[in-house]
Amino acid sequence: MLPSSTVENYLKSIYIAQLRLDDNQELVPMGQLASSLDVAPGTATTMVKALSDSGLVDYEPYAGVRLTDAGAKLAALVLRRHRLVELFLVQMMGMSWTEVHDEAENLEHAVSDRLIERIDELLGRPSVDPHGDPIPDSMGTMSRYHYHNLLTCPLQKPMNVTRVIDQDVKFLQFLETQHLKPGQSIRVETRDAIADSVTVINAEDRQITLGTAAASKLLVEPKRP
Amino acid sequence: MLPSSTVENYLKSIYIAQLRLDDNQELVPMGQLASSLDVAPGTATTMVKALSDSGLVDYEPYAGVRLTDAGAKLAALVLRRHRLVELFLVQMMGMSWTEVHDEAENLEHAVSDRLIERIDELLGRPSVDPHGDPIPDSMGTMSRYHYHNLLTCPLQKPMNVTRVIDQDVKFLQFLETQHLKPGQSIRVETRDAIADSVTVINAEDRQITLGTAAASKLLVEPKRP
DNA sequence: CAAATTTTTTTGACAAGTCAAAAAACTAAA
DNA sequence: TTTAGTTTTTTGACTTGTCAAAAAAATTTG
Repeated sequence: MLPSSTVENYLKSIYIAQLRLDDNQELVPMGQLASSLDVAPGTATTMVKALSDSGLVDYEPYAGVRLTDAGAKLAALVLRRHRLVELFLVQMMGMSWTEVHDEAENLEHAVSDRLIERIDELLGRPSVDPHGDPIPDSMGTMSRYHYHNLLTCPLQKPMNVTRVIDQDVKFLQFLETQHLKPGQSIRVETRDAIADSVTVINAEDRQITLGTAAASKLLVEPKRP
Repeated sequence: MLPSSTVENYLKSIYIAQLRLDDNQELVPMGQLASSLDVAPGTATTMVKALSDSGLVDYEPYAGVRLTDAGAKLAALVLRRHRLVELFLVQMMGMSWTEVHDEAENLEHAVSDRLIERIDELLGRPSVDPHGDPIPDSMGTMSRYHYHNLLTCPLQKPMNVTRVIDQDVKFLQFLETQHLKPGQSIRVETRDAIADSVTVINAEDRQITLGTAAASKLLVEPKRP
C-alpha cells in the first residue's frame, strides 16, 4: 500500500531530524517530532506506533524513534520529490527561490514517479536544490557533505555560499537583498562572541552584520580559484 | 475554509454530469454521482448533504443534486486547474496526451493559484486542453460550444477533430495511431445504423471503421478553408 | 535521594470519509 | 392499483488522523 501524505510527512520529519544527529543510531525524541509536524505530542506517539507496525520506523517508548532502512528510503524519495520540484519551479517556471518551499510541500505528495523522472531529466540530473540542499537520487541515496557555516569557516578568506538551512520566506528575501544567496561570493570579516554577531562582506563589498543564530544557517565552502 | 480534495472531486463530478444535462435546472441523480466517483450510494448521499449544508449544492432527497453558483464556480476552478495542468504536461513536459489525465487528477488538488496563473501565462492563456476540452477562465467561466460528433456531422465533408470525450488511455492511443487526434483532418464516409458503425477517412487517406459508441465521442467542426 | 519538573503515553472523544446491509421511497408493470 | 423492481436513504460500523487532559515515566534539582 502506498503511504498517505501524512505518513510521508512523518517520515520526512524524522529523516531530517536524524540528519542533525551525529550518530545514525540515535533516536529522535517524540516531542521534537511532534513540534516539527505541528501536532500534539500524543498524536505523534499514536502515529509513530502505527509506523512501527508497518516496519517503517523503530520505536522505543519514552526514548524516541528512528527510521528503518525501508522508512529511510521512502523519506529520501519524498525529499527527492520536494527538492526536484523546488528547483523545477525556480528554473523552469521562473518562481522565486524564496517562495517555492510551500508550493513544493504540497506537490511533493502529488507528482508521480514518471513526472519526477521527467523533471529530473529536464533539469539535467541536478545534485542540489535552490537552497543548496542535496537531492537524493532515485535509489534514495543522498550525499552528505559537511560544509562550514559562517561561525566555523576561516576568517578573511573568500568563500562561496553553498546552502541555506532555513525556509523562512522573510529570511530568504533578506539574504537575496544582501547578496548572500547560494552561489554568491562572500568573506567573513569578524566574529564577536560577546556581541553574538558576525560581520560579512558581500560581493558588492558591502558589510552585513548577522546574529550567530542566522550566521549558523549559512553554509559556505572555500571559493574555487 | 478551503475545500478538501474529496469535496473538489464531488463538485467536479456534479459539474461534469450537469454539463451533459440540457436544462441547467435538472438534477444529477445520486446513483450516477456515486458511480462516477466510485463510491457506495450511501456515501454519496452523506457527502451531498454535507455539501448542501455548506451551500455548495442544492439537494433534493430522492431526486438528486445540483450545484449552487458558489459550487459551480469552485468546480470550474478545479476543472481549470486540471485542464491547464494537462496542457502544461503535454506542451512543456513533453508527456503524451494519452497519459496526462491521471497525473492531472492528482495535481489539480495540489497546485496553488499562483502556480496555475504562471502556467496559464506560460501557455499563452490557452482555451482548450490536449483533448479539446475547454478551459474555464480564472473567474470560473467556461465556454460551452456545441460541436457535432461523428454521428451528427455532415457526410463526405472535410472536418477537423476538435475534441475527444473520453479519457481512456487505450482509446486515446488508438486515436493517435489512427490519426484521429484533435487537430487532425478527417472525413466521415458512411454511417450504417444496422451495423451500428461509422466509416471515417483520415488525413492519410486510410479508412477506419468505428462503432457508434466510439464515434459519438469524437467531436468535429467543419474544416476551415 | 526525594521532590519538582519535564516529557511521553494513555484515554476518551471527535471529524472526515467510507462501506454493507436494512429500510424507505419512488417508479413501472401487470 | 397493487405488486415487483429500482433507487435512495438510513443505520451502524470502521479507518485515519487529530486533540485535550489525565496518568505514567523519566529527568532534573535542591
